[in-house]
Amino acid sequence: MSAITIKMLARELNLAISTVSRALMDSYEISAATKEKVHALARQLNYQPNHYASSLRRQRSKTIAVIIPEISNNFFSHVINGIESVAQEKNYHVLIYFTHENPQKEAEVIQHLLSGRVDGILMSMAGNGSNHQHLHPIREQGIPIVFFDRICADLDAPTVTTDDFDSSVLATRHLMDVGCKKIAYLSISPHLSIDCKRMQGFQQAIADRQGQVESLLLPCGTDPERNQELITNMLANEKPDGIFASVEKLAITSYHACAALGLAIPADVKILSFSNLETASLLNPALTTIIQPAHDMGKSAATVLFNMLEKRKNRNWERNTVIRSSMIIRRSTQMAS
Amino acid sequence: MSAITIKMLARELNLAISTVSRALMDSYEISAATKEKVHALARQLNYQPNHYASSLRRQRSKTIAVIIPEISNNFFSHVINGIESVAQEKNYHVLIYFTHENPQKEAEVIQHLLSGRVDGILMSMAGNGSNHQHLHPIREQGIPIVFFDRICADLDAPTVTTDDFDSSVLATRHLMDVGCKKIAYLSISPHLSIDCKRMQGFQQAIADRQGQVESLLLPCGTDPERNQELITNMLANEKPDGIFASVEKLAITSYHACAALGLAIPADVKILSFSNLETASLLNPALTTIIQPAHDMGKSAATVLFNMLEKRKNRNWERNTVIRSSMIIRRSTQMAS
DNA sequence: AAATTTTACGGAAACGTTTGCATAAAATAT
DNA sequence: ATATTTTATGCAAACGTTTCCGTAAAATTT
Repeated sequence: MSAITIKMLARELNLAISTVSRALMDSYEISAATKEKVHALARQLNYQPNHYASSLRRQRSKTIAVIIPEISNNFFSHVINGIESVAQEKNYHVLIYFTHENPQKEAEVIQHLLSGRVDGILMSMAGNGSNHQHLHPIREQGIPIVFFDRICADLDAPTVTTDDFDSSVLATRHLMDVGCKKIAYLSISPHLSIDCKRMQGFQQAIADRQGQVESLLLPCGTDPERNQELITNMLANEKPDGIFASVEKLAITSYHACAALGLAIPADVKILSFSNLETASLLNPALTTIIQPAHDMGKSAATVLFNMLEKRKNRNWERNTVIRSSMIIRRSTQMAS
Repeated sequence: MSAITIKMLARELNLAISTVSRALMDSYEISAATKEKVHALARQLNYQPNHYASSLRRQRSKTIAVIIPEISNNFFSHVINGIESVAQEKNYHVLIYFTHENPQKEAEVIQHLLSGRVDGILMSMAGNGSNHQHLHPIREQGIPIVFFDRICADLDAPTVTTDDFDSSVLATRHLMDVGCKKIAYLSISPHLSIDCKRMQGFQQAIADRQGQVESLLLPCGTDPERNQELITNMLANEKPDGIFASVEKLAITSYHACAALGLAIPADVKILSFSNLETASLLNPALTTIIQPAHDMGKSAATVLFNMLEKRKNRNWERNTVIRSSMIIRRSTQMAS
């Protein structure tokens, strides 16, 4: 039941292969009558062009790759959604790869994509590992790439991010405003652009009110159980009254840690987090979140990439797009009344 | 900076193209010495085989497609994760498509995949629309396909599901056991296999205790706001004391509806739901869930598909795999004390 | 009416692989 | 020493498109 090809159409209609091909792509040098005949037969036989043949011949595949750390994460799933919506509109296809925060795996994926398999790449860096050597072949081969959220600073490529620093300043100020005197910043990985920016914002805000509040820094990782242990220990020993979770997962873990220790949120400790959790308002207590424009970031990153692919003459597509996050204050940071 | 090809390697080494090709795929008819030379140069020049050429020549692409309704859904993102883990292991690539519950879009995707673009398909049906005509060409062309969760009964293909009926019976009994006398089942779409099964389980459980409890049926849809309206109205008018949400989204909406009406969960109304929400235990109140083995279902579906692709002689791969869900009882269905 | 352009199509060469077939040289068997 | 097999390689044809080039016929211009 092999698929039907252009060659078969040609034979059936007593036309040259090239004629059929041109008719299908609506070339101007084919008569209306012939086009109609070809299209009719193609429809009738349900002809579908072979994507591999076509991609081989033209040197583009109408396919992009999305490389992300993981998918079980509200942020990334919303981003994907945004990406897919514009890819769909442009009639592009999307290959998806997960690095699971593993730079080794990241390198392998990149390596494979160097073959011309995709026309462009959308990427958010893996957290563990500071070596970016494996990214350089991308630029050498000239494959268009756009980074979003977790960017790679040593590669000259367009980026789409949110205003991590500013949002962190605001969030930290909020914590101080509601009375926190000892705030802990939960870091996910020092090699991550977002984590650095957020931490810098945090520290800046603390520094701005010099001496009024104490700050703590807790380096967490990607292992949930280890994180829970770290956070629990910190809560028990250092007794902070405020927690700034750099990512959603750490906020969730903090909730669990508080429950385990019998600490009340927000009475004993106030918590806020960068997060795209849809149920944030339904949590016990509702979680104050800095909500990132995930969907828009995906759309935006994809749009920039497609601009690159379409080789827009005005090469002034935003090199660095920043889309603002917004903070929603909820009960987890409510001041004692 | 065009990519380097087998032809270049051949020229460089004074070998025939075919020899290089065979050396790279480690054919037995190439001498060890030659193989070594070829591999060395390939490594040095960072040769990457052209996937499109190779896919065209052999008639397989080492690529599978995953077609799902949406991704901003904990169930599907976990499934994808499972799928990707086995695809990665098998060195396959994953194309992803979202139908957004739109059968029209679903048909288009299927249509495109008929071209031999992928070796196999993993699919979960879109909710709206009962017409499955667009799926038949898949079988005609003989493209391997496995359905998971939302299956298509009129296509003879392997399926991977969870025990929807049994779980629903259990869940409904639980609601009755904690004292519910008037239980509403929130349906998402009558055209969905899972919804039907779950509803049947619900009705069976009710029927088993004939006359003791009253049952309600609320047909919801995919529009959140409309759903909220429907649920709020039902809560206000019919005053059920138990809600069985067929999918996570409807449980969340129910929480919001209760909040809007000032109804207390579980005192006024008890709620449970099929759900993979990670924060279920942190909700206010913690939500009783029937948690589906999403990751395992993804792995399983992918495994079945790869068995088909590898044309295992013993064609007795499970036609219908069922992986059990488990219910976790939490405060949202706690009996009044 | 002859010269030129336009229109509509066909032939064939690519794109980068894989693979069936052919074949020299080397190794083994007669 | 000759005949046969094995080993290691090369040639060329695919896979299904797209596209460069060529060219009859038709249309237009001179």
